[in-house]
Amino acid sequence: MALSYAILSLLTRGDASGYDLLKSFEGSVANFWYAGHPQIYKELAALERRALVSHRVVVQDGRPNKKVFRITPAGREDLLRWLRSPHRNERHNSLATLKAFSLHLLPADEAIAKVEELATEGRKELERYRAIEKMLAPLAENSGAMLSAYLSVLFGLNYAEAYQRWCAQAKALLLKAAARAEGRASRARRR
Amino acid sequence: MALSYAILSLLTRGDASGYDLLKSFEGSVANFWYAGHPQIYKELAALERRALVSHRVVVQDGRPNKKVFRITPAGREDLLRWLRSPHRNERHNSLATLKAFSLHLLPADEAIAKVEELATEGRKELERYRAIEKMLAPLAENSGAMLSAYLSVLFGLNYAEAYQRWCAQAKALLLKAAARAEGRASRARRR
DNA sequence: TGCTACATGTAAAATGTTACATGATTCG
DNA sequence: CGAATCATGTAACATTTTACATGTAGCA
Repeated sequence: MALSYAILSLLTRGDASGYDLLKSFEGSVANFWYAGHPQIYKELAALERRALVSHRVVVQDGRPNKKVFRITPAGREDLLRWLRSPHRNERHNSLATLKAFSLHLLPADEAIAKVEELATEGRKELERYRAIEKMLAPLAENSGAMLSAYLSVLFGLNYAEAYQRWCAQAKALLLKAAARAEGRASRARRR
Repeated sequence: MALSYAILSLLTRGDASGYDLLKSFEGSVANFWYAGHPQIYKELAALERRALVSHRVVVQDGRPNKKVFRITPAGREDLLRWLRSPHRNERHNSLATLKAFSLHLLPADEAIAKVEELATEGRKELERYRAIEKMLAPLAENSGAMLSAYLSVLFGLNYAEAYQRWCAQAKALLLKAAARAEGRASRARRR
């Protein structure tokens, strides 16, 4: 469902083969919608059955032939219908938060180390988004399609920043809890 | 996989039936990991096959009998092993961003209205998280399990705030682009 | 010679969602 | 009397992930 709209949206930017789409996913779409190649090829076949895309075979020499897909007018209509349809809230799954939800099972120092690990992983993500953002910012001024792509990157950037903030808050709270526990323990020792 | 850890984590807080777990999901876990009842019952059966949980039947009068599940020592070990395992970055899917990625296909005013719609939906989410956060903040000071739960809510809160920021940025950029386009159009008219 | 990029697919397994199915009790 | 809560499951479907499968060209 959603995947088909990711593919259709990419095809509004120009015709592409399954492989091209795969590379586009890796380069931009994967930031907010991941798909591997089996899914992309399968979805392209499904889209073609529904006449939302069509393809022609391009014969290349020295390289394998490729199927170049194009969005059909019906495909454009379908994409626009979805785009205009009212948006309802989604649920986002987060493994990091799922880990946080069990953090009380670890000794304080280990819990804090784990949060630092999460932060480190997230920082890489943040740097990546910052780099893409810088590259795209000037391009976004020119074309609508580029602006759309830029907005998507901005989204990832905002989320990566929020993740860093959360990691910092979590660390602070865990430190505070550890200090309280330490206080209790030393008072008990003195008795 | 991940779902099993959500269930095991809840069971470290006390024994529970599938129905209890379902309610816990709706009340807290669903904020970062959604599961409907068919998934929960299926996963409980799978966990029991792997001897990570066990159950006893509690006969109730006036109400249906229930199966109360308890985490086994093996279950605790499994949860801790996962918790301690190195964390690799996940990919987050976002329908909102997927819509943003196609926003150039809409006329400027409609694109802006769509972003406002996204913001409105997100604001509800934000308010919800704010309310839970306020409720949980004092409780988080007492127990480790509560602190873990609080951290998870903080995560949702940070993300909801980031979403609002993104909506605001997106709206500003779309307005700027519309103004530029309008400028070009009026210059063309004067010629 | 081995790795990467190009290029396309299928098969199987795991996960997740929606619909179907049942039945008692309590509250308005 | 109808709706919500308690309580458990199955079946069918859709989606996603991982592994299998193949083959050329260019580079180090």
